[in-house]
Amino acid sequence: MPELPEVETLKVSLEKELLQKTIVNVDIRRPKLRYLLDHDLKSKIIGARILGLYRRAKYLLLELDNSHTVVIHLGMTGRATGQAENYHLQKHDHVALYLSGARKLVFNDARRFGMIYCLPSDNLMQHKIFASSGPEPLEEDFSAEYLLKKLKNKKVPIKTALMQNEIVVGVGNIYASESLFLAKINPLKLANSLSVDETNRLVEAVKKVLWQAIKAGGTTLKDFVDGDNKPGYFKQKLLVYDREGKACIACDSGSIAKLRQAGRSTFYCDICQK
DNA sequence: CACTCTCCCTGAAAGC
DNA sequence: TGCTTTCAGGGAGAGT
Repeated sequence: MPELPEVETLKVSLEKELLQKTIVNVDIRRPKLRYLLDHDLKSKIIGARILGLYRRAKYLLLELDNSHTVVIHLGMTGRATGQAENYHLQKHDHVALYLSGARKLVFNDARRFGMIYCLPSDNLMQHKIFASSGPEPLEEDFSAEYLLKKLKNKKVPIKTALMQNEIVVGVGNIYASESLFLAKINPLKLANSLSVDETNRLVEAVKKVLWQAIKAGGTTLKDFVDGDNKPGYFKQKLLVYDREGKACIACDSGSIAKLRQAGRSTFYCDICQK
């Protein structure tokens, strides 16, 4: 389940594989992922060299030397791995980029929630998939001051607000629960009712959880592997997510509860999180 | 405008 | 054992 730390891990692991390589051919075995791929995707990227590798929110960006950027979102089950040239495509390998140096980048996605775009690099952040995105959680502009202001008119539960991309990008369902637990804030509490102190704690908790997950190479629940096909090691560090009915790690007396908010599972300890 | 719900998709796990 | 049902969730669009 790739969230921000997983995409960041992937980006770093793919740098050696991709930077300065030329895309010599493209194999599209299944053109419909979440959306139908651009009909001219091939012609836009064949022959181009990869100049830079970046991440924005949960999107991986491959900047090409022809003023286009390939934008990849892994959805729920997507993987992007570097393989040898003679690697035989397997089930759910939907797109392969053949690269100079006898390598290929293979995009595999069982559930096809992923997306691949090729967009003009100029004003990329003005494109609709990025235009209304909030700050990166690990950047300085995601601060308590910012968040307090942003939540002032939000009448939704804080858990729901944390997952809205216009407030902050890249905090998915797992890390939203984890962050609120660390900050000792009840996920049902309305976003506009957080105190200054709570907002401070929450911003710190989000940054801490994401940093730790990046350091561990991402969380692997079921599917995530990085560009070298290695799983992440953060799962054993999850404190509340997927621990319904188990003892709370912090207070020992309670057990982790599960509820549904805006169609998503939330895990929390109602003794620790007030 | 603010918010919630539904859909897309496959495979693992639970239920019968 | 084997079939059917449920659940997982990011983001877009429809619905309230």
